[in-house]
Formats: sequence, structure tokens, C-alpha cells
Amino acid sequence: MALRYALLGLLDDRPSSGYELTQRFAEGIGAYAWDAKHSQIYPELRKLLAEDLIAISDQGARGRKTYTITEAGRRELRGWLLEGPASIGGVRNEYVLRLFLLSALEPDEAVRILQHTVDFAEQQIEQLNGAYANARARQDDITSYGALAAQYGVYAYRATVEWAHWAIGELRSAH
Amino acid sequence: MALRYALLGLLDDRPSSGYELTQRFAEGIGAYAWDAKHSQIYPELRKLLAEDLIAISDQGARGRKTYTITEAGRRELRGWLLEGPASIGGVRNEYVLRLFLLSALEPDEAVRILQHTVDFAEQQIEQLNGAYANARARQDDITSYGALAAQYGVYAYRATVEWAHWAIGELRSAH
DNA sequence: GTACCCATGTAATTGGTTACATGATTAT
DNA sequence: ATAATCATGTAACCAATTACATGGGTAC
Repeated sequence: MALRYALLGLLDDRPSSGYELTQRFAEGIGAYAWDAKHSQIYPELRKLLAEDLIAISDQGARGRKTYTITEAGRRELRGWLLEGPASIGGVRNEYVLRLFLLSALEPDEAVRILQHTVDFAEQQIEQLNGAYANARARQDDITSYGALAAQYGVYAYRATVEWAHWAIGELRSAH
Repeated sequence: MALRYALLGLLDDRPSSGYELTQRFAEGIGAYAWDAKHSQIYPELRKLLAEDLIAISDQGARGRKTYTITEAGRRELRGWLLEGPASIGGVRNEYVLRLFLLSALEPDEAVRILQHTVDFAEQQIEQLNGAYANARARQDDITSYGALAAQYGVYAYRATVEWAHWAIGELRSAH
């Protein structure tokens, strides 16, 4: 069920084709929140279209169809968001799982992986700062999807960096 | 594939029955890293047993079987951890997805949800601080599974709280 | 003209959830 | 005795991944 709301949310931000949605998943949203491949996106768009939650607003070259959210779609999305977070759980994040299981390694091996984690996270933060600046430049409306989301990523990665530094310290002093 | 490593990791920390593993998923690990239900856990344990990656170390009342990781299982787990994080992606987290899509709401509605988020995260941090203290008390080995994991949760939730405060401020000043 | 990216789709398989099902043990 | 919890399992269904498949457009 979450996939359909992810799609409605992305289309509420701006109309896109299936192809563009696939890319948007691969970039920001797929890295923190919800990932999807084109083979799942296209069939789901069809269903949403059949339920009139989205509409085709434009057709371009190579059979490209641009989808736009409808009023009914917006209601559906709002309803889902307002009905509450329904509790946590059901998380699936291989990256974090690997961090959870580090204690199965020797301390120095774990430290090496944590250092990679730090490097990677710092790279991501730089990229996200760029994305955030872009989102603000495009429309100085901070409530826009891109700005809140990009900033969430920055906070999340900073936390990862800080935790990794702490964990490295602990592993070093324990050993 | 990740489920089997999650199971091996939990069993590497300490031997458990399928029932206990189900609970351990529902508590800590399922909330951040990887979730699983008993209907998936039991069949996977059978497979791991058939491959000699785990062994039955004890049988108790009501057909209870306690599983222990074998040397082969430990090798398998280490191999997976050392082969690298394989890239990010494939994340699935409905809670974060909802935060991503908040801009589809009116600013005051979004603020209300963000405030719930803050409350919830602060509750979780308190619980985790307890879990962390426990983990350190049980064995003052900081490299233990529980301690690193619990502390990761604390950092992650603190980041959520900080981001939510920032986002509330932005939404208020934009409107 | 040919290589690369755009763009969409389907099929087969695996992974995961919900619901169904059963029975033993413990506490009251 | 009876309700709650421990403990395990299976079946039907839905969600997601991987692999297969096709063709149009653009840049060189």
C-alpha cells in the first residue's frame, strides 16, 4: 500500500512520467524512505489511473505519458497522511542492518567499515546540501517536498557520522 | 537474503528459539534495521539448519528449540559483512515516507504531525537509554550487539527530533 | 549507421504479510 | 477449569526483484 502513496506524493509535488518517477525513487526518496523499480511503478500507475487518482496530462515522444495527481488522488493522499503514523515497524534497511551486526566482526574490522560509513555519509551530506539549495532556489517555498526531504537526509546522515565516530572510539578503547 | 544474515547476527549475539527471535525482531532490530514475522522466521531457520549454518543446542518445553550459530554460520555472516555495504538503496520505511510527503498537507496539519513525531521520538530515546544501560550492565563489553545498536537508535531519533523542530520552525515562518 | 539513452512494458521467481491452525504450559 | 502466554507451523495472497523484451529518439 505504501508504494501508491509514495507515487501520489511524488506526483503531488510535480507531474512526472513513469520514467522520471523511477529516477526520483533511485535518487532521494529511495535512499531513506521507500524504494521502487520501474517494473513495479508502471503497473501501479495503471491501477492509480484506473481509480482516477491520477490522470494523463501530456503525451510526448516514445510513448511518454506525463501523469498528474487528481483531486481524488489528493484526497486519498491527505487521508492516508492524516490517519496517523500507524506505528513504526516494518522497516527494511540493509545498510542499517549491516551496522547493527558489526559486533560479529573483530574490532579493527568493524572500525574499518565504520570509517567507510563516515566517508560515504559525508559525501551524501554534500550532495544533499546541493539538492537543498536547488530546492530553495527553484521556489523559495520551504514547504516544498524537496527542501524538507533533503534536509531530513542531512540530519539523518549527520547522526550516522556522529554515531560512527562514537562507535569507533568505543571499539578502540575496548580493545 | 538479508533475513538470513539478520538471523545469523542475532544468533551470534546469543542462542535463541524461533519464538525469542520473533520478539527480538519486534523490539529493537525491527524498528530500525530489518523486520520479520514468525511465519517467515521459522521456515528460514529450517533452511539455515539444513545448510548447517545453525544447530539445535537445546530442546525445551512445548517443542521449543534453541538455535546456536555454527562455525560455518559465523564464516557466512562475516563474509557478508566484509564484502561491503553493496551500496545503499532498497530502503523501505513507512514512517519516514510519511515525513517525506508532509508537504502535501496544509502547514498547520504538517506541524501537528511533526509534533507527534517529536513526542514519539523522545519516548523512544528514553526507552533506548534504558536498553543501552542494560546492555552495558549485562556485559561490560561495549562491542556487544545490544549496546552499539541501542546507541544507533538514540542518535537516529535525536536527529529526527532536531529535524522536526527545524521543519516546524520553517513551516511556521513560511506561513 | 550505430551507440547510447529514453521510455515502457511483461513474466518468472522470490520475499513478505495475513490468516488459519494446533497444542502445551503456567498462573489464577 | 479457564484464560493468557508460550511455541511452532502452514497456506493463500500480495509485494517486490530480476530478467526478458521491445522500440523510438538523439548525438556523433
